[in-house]
Amino acid sequence: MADRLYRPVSAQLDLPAMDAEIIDFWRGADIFGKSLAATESAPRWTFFEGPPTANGRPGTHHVEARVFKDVFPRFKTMQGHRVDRKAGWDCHGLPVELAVEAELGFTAKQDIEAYGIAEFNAKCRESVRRHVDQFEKLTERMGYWVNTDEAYWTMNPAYVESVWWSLKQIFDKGLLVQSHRVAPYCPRCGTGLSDHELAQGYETVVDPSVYVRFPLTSGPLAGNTALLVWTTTPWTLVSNTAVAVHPDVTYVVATDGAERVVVAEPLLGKALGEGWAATGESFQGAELERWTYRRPFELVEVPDAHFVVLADYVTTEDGTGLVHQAPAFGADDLATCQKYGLPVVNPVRGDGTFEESVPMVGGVFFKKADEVLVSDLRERGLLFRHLEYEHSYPHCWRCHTALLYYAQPAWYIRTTALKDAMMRENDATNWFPDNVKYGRFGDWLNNNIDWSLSRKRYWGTPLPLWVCEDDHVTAVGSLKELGELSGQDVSGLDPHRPFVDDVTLPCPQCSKTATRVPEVIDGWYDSGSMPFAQHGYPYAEGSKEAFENAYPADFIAEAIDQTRGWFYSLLAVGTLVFDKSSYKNVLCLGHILAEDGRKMSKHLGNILEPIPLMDQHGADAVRWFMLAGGSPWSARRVGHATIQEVVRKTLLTYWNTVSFQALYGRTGGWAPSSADPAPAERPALDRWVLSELNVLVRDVTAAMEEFDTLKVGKLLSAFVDDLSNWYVRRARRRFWNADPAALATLHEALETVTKLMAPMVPFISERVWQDLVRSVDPQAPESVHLAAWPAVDDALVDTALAEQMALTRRLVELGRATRADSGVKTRQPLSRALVGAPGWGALPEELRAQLLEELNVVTTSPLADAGGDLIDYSAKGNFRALGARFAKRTPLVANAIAACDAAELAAALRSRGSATVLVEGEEVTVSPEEVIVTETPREGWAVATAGGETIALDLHVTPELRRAGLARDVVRFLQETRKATGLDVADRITLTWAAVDGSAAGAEAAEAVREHAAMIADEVLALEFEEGTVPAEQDPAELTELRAAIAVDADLGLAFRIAKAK
RNA sequence: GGGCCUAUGGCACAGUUGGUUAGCGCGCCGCCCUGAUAAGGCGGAGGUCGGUGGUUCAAGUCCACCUAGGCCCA
Repeated sequence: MADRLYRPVSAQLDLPAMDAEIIDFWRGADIFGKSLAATESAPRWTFFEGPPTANGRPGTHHVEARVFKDVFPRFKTMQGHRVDRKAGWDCHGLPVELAVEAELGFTAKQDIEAYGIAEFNAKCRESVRRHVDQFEKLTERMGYWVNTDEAYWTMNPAYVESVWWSLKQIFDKGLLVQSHRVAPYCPRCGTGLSDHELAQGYETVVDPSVYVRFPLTSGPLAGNTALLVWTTTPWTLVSNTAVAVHPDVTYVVATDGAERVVVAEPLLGKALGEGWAATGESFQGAELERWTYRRPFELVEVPDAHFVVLADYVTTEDGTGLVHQAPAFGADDLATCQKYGLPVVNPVRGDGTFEESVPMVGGVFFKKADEVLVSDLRERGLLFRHLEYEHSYPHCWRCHTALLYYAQPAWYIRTTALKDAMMRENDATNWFPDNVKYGRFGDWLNNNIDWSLSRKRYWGTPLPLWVCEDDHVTAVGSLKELGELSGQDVSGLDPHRPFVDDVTLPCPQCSKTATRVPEVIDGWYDSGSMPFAQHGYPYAEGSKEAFENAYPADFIAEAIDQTRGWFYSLLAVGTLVFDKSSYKNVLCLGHILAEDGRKMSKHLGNILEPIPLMDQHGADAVRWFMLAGGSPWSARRVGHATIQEVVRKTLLTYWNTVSFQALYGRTGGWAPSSADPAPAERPALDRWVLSELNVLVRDVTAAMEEFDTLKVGKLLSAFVDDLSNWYVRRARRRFWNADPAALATLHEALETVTKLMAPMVPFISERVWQDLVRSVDPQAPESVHLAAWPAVDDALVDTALAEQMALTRRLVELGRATRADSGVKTRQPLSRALVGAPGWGALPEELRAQLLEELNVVTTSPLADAGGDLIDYSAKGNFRALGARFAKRTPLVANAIAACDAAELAAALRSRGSATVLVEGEEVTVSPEEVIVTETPREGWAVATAGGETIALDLHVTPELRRAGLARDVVRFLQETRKATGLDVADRITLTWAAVDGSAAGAEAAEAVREHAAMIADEVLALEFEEGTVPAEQDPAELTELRAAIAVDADLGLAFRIAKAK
């Protein structure tokens, strides 16, 4: 008896309750802390936590990314790396403001100003704290090991200062500049709208659609031809700056006999209608570049403008293919005109009316100006056509006023200047899946636009720029610097609005008073700064070292929607500040959808809350689903049924195998020791398991290195399935006898699998580690998560054995199919199986024995022994093998093989190891691998065949065999009775049996029992086994007391009384 | 409008470098097995591998176009 025993492991398992115990254990023993301490000086593997936006409750989709952020750091830690895991919270930004606005019942920015920015921001801060609490609960519940105690918060002063530092770097490089930004704007509310507000307010309206003549004043058509320009916003013609054409579209001159206009060729008919014909003059769009024209209105100054520009976004679907450009009122227009150095002229004031100084429309609301402008064009003969145009146009979601796309001053980071560097950094990045690299992400970089950094909002990192009345800009990189410049003590200042707004400083260039610009910055810049700002770099103590040791990251992970979000901001900020991207490997996940295949939303009522989900199924099941329930790169649907399946198919199979091992280990008083036979001394079945185990270690490790958790999951569950449903099934009897080889083999397999499973399912693997490993090994680490990742033992890998076992299992499968077809149940022994399969001859006796036992057959022999006359042969080509050699002629060779005499071919292959077939008159030699020969007996046998392998069963049941079958029926019946009586698997019994009077079956069965008494007694652990008198009944209380039972099997015609032995 | 992703039996998903019976799980029907198991096995019903065309001796797999859904952006 070993000193130590496994802990008892019940076959039943309450996963959520287990989770709670394990969380307590980890917390109490500080296992996470110990895993970090143990790797203190180990080589680093750097992970960056992408901070979730703390603007709402965490959802099930948050579990997804967080599982992946957990599994690889755990894996790398077990491999002996130091993996710091600093949590982070994204605190700033419009979503937080909107949530607070909703809470306070605000509808406009004026409400915030009236409420007070300081008070409003305090509310935002409070909202963030509340949501972070919920994220922390989720984090612990799901087993995500991340250091929340030392989390970085993007709103903390040290973080903000670090962001300021980086902005100053960028400013000093001349890459932080003021420019114009076209954004949707509500003139009534006097505020810009965010994209998401914009999406809520589209309405269908009827606008004028006007075609206007712009007479050409230079180029080959000057003086006799006009550009025909289309617009649906006549009021913007006042500030017309240019006309855009597509460089690759063909433009033609058309005439009605009286005048000549230029239109895009594809639109000639649609735009001009009847009576117009092409003159034959045609130009590529690119040829039109810089032709000048006379503008429609001379109401405002637009210096150095009014010529044709080229733009790829021009389409030939509507209008004329010549697009009027007013850069103040369109993002495309602005981008295009800026390329040509054209000015931005905006005569419309913030309230939506034209400036008083503008003739004709001064003081008129922009929409109202259309009418007067159009009639003026008509009077001057410039209006070509005037139609009505129905389209969808954005309106303010609050007041339904038509929005204006309006250029306002804004601060930009000139990322376009770094495009090459960013693309270079992306080239050096590994994307999983790979297609994002040059697909979605690469395209985005390739079409990079400057980063619009500033936001006219309240709750964000204040843009650290101070401007004096002469427009001298001073960038401030820290509070300390601000103190020095302003001459005030601001060391304790909260670096948020409105406090920093109050600090003014004498302009270092002209000494006039400089005040901070009113904007805060885009929240994406905050999160993109986390590699250095999380440490308070470069000011905080130790931050330089912390940052330099952990840049760039080896690994980050988020869902696909972050391509233009965090994945980009990290790359951009890293490249801007350090000329190096901040990550080497990036895992890009698909989205988690509701069971109906749609995004989870309150509106649709299809939300699955994460914590209740885990409280129902256990965190491991949810984790496994995220990691291996379908491809992580694709969108996946999550539902109770799918997760329940993970529990049943994967977790419980594993658990029950553990429970089995614990049961028989304890029953036999066994614990692993040096007394166990060495692997080489163990039976083939054991050596097979150990071989498969080491292959598993190799494959799982490789898949983890590739971030392919789907593959890891498939490998692990396939192995556990093999272990449970083949190894344990076949070795079961050895466990009953506490065979050390079997127990040691299963122990080793389970211990290693438990380590391999630990990163994926940290809870159940920890439970198993405690019950099955730590209980018997005082040297074992305190937690599976402190254990080393398993190494492959190549000496135990036996490829030949693996192939032979695979053959054995295929034949078993065929044998079962044969049994099912023939109707002879497996419990009835049969005398003989004939096997025809390549490799059968080389199969070791041990494996043949497995086949016989599994199929309950007495002997086996090669099919060929049945005699050549009794066997049919068929042959066909193995395309995969033939294809490599014959390529184009493959089908010909295959046909030749099919056409020849299969018996002769088989004989030749068997005796000489090759055969020849005639292909187009030419003799071709083929090898056994190239031909699939199937042998089948002619008659009198039950046969199954697949893939060139055949098994045939002799169905003739002799009286002896029949009695042996009956004896097994008796065993089966008694085992059921034992179980029903509540006996333990190791309890010994006493047994009395009798044939039921007058039963015809009973006589034969009785004979069978007498003949096989020793075998039956042994099987059912009967110490006494006698034929006698079985009473018809007995007092139930007495039976219970004695742990006894009386049972009658009417089919067998036998009665039994069993009782637990004293 | 652009880019990317997805499309395989009722449902949810695999499918290696193209190779000839297209798998697995859930569900359904029948049978078998059981000394750990909420299990396991065998057989059956159920598939134009979204559509069209192409490359190839050979396409679920490669290419082009189209359709539908999703994501991101205009």
